[in-house]
Amino acid sequence: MLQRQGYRITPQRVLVLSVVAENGGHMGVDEVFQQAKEAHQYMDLATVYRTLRLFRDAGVVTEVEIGDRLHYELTLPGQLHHHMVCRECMGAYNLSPHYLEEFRETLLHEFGFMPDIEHFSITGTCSTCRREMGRDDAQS
Amino acid sequence: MLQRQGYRITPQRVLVLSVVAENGGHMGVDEVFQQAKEAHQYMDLATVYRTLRLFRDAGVVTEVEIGDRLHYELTLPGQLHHHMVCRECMGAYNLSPHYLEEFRETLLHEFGFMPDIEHFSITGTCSTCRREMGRDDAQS
DNA sequence: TATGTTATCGCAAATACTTGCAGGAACTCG
DNA sequence: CGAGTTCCTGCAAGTATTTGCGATAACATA
Repeated sequence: MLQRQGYRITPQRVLVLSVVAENGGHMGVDEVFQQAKEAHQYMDLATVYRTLRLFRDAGVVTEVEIGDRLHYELTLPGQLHHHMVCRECMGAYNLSPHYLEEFRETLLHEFGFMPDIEHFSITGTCSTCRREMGRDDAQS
Repeated sequence: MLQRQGYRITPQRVLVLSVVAENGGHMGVDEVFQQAKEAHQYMDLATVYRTLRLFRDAGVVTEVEIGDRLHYELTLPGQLHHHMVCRECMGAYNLSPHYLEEFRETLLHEFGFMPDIEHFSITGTCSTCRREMGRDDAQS
C-alpha cells in the first residue's frame, strides 16, 4: 500500500489499520488497543500510539481531540471534514471544509499564517446540549 | 475583589494572581509555580493548576494551549483576543475576535452549535517559520 | 474573639500520552 | 536463501495534568 513511502509493514501496523478501518467512526486510543490486543497478544499501548501518529503523518488516519483524549478515524479522501466537538456531551460533529475556506484565506493573507486545517476542530456546545442546559436552569 | 462570587481568598490565590498579573504575557504553569514558590515555600503544583483553572472559570485569566502545554494570561476586558499558535516555533500570536465573528455566526445559525469562542485558538505555521522552512528545503 | 462549617491545601497516586533503550523483525542486496 | 542494516517493538520510566483524601485555614455567626 501507501506505506511504501519508506515505512515498514509490520503485523502491528496492519492490525491497527484494520481495526480503525473496520470501525467506521472515531476511535479512542484505548479502544483501538483493546481490539488489537485480542488478535495479537503482545500488542503494546505505546506501539498503538506510535502507529496511529505515524498513520496520521502519512495521511492515512485523521486525529481528533475529543475532550482531552485523542481519537482517530480513517481518512477518506473524498470526505475530508473538520469537527465541532461538544464540551458537554463530548460528541463530535462533522463540519464541511467549505465553512473554513474564507477564514483560512483571511489568516493567510492578513498574517501569513497558514492554519493547520487538516487537524482543525473547534469546541463549543451542540444544539442538543444547549437546549438541555436551558431547561435545567429555567424550570423548577 | 471579584472572588466574592463565593470563592475564598487564600494567600496561594493572591500569589498566583499577582504572578500572572505582573508577568504580562502568557505563562506556562510551571513558570507560575516556580515564581510563586519563591514567595510561599509550601506552594504546591496541584494548587497552581487548580487555582489557574478556577481563575479561568471566573473569567480572571485566559487559558491558551501552546503545543501541548497550558498557558495563562490575565484577562483584560478591553482587549479580548484569540490565538494563532505556530506548531514550529510554539509562538502565540494574538487574533482580534472580529475575524471570527462571521464564522461563529455561521456555525450558530447553520448547526445550532455555539463555539467556545472564549478559549479559541488555531494551530498552524507562522509567516516566519514558513519562510524558514521554504529555505531549508529548497537551497543546497 | 471563640466556634462551627466547609472550601481549600498539600500530598501522593492515577491518567493519558511520550520517550529512551536494547533486542528482534523487516527489508535490501548478493 | 543468508547476512547486514536499520526500523520497530515491548518494556519501563518520564511528562503534564488531574484527582482522592485527610488535615487545616477561611469565613460566618454568635
